[in-house]
Amino acid sequence: METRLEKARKDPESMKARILAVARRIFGEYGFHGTTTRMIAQDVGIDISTLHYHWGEKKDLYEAVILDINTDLRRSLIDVETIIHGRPLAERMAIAIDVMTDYLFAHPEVSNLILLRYFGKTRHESSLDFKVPEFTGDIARSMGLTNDPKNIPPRAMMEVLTVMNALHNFVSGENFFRPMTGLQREDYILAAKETLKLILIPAFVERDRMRS
Amino acid sequence: METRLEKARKDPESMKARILAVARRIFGEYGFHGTTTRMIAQDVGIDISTLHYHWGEKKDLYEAVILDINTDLRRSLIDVETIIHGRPLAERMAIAIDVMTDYLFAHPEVSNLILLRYFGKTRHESSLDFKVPEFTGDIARSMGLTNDPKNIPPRAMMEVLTVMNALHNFVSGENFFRPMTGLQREDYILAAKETLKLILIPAFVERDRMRS
DNA sequence: GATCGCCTCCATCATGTGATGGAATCATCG
DNA sequence: CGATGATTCCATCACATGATGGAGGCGATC
Repeated sequence: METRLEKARKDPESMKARILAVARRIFGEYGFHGTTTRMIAQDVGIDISTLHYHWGEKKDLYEAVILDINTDLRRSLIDVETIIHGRPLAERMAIAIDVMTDYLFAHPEVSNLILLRYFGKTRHESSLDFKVPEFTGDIARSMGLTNDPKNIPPRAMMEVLTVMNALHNFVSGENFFRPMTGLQREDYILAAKETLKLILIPAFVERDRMRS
Repeated sequence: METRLEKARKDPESMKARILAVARRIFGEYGFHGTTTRMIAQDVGIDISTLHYHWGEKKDLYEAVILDINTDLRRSLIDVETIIHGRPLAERMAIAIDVMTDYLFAHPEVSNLILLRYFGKTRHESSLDFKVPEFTGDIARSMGLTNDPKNIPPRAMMEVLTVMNALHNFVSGENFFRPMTGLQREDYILAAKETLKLILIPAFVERDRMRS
């Protein structure tokens, strides 16, 4: 049985899908408490009642958004993994950083929502089991940090988080960081990629060489 | 002429200072929109009117909090710089990471508020000139990335941001990341330090060696 | 065309929240 | 003591926001 979320994703012209797309953007910009249902409805061009008709409570819509971006992010990670499979570590990481950075800059609300979830509390607690642990497991295996993605050592988890968060930071912080640098958007993205590769790769490559 | 903020900091028992301290914590946890003036007043144990009497509008109190954590962070950075002055780069970075991580874990609202400011919009725009550029300038010089802290190359700025944000991420994301790892608080802090040193230092040290 | 069900909007409600006026309390000083 | 100013709290307001009921419209099916 397909969920409402899956159904909405199928037809991007449906009202449910249009609301979800706008909700992703607005929630991503302003966070849960900073977003009002009226802001979303107005951006879609509909009445608030219509929004409630399709998605119920604000919290339900928000959780649908979270599930939605998780699905997207997971798919992107899988795509990347098929690309980099079999290559040497330094190359794997460089490609992964390039591809994932491009993806996240094209969908900044993904990074926004993930980081806001990490760092900000919601007054009402959510019953969502966030899929981060699974992600980190996949990435840890992909980076050669573990062979058993179900049982990741804490240190490997911390290393994966450091890498992923470094990406999210540049994407989500663009509004703040880019004016500081005075760079145009394309140059900023390029600088982010190069900086990430410069800082993140050597430590892993060096350790990899030591072990073999 | 001393500002209201400076006066409040002098006497930590004054009502103004007590409100400010609580406001730091609550704003840090829930962000601007997620925090209500009633939450703060209740935690201090006073009426909302008393809060408004001392600090005026909610936004004014929030901006006072931002200025306050900036002052604190800046002072900590200066302290670190005097400690690490004159040592070789690898040692400088290791000490800086240790000391700053300890400081931030002792005052997590600093990291929380900084990251929420980076990544989340506020519906009302703030007229605060955030002091990030100056920070990055100081740190960039301290890391040997530039000689002129007033005019930092974009790449150096990005590198400093990567390092600082990596610290903030572990501190501010503790509620999310620590359950994932299953670590106790002290072990989590230790793992954060070691991971940060492991990943962040080699790239800079290697480049430093290449250049000399 | 009549009926039915789905969708949308207008009007409205209940509550949460920021903010204020004014009375009461307290400390200080002559 | 009495006066003055500073501080605190109670009662209340105005508005934003989440949410709902019900009327109207629109298309499909018979």
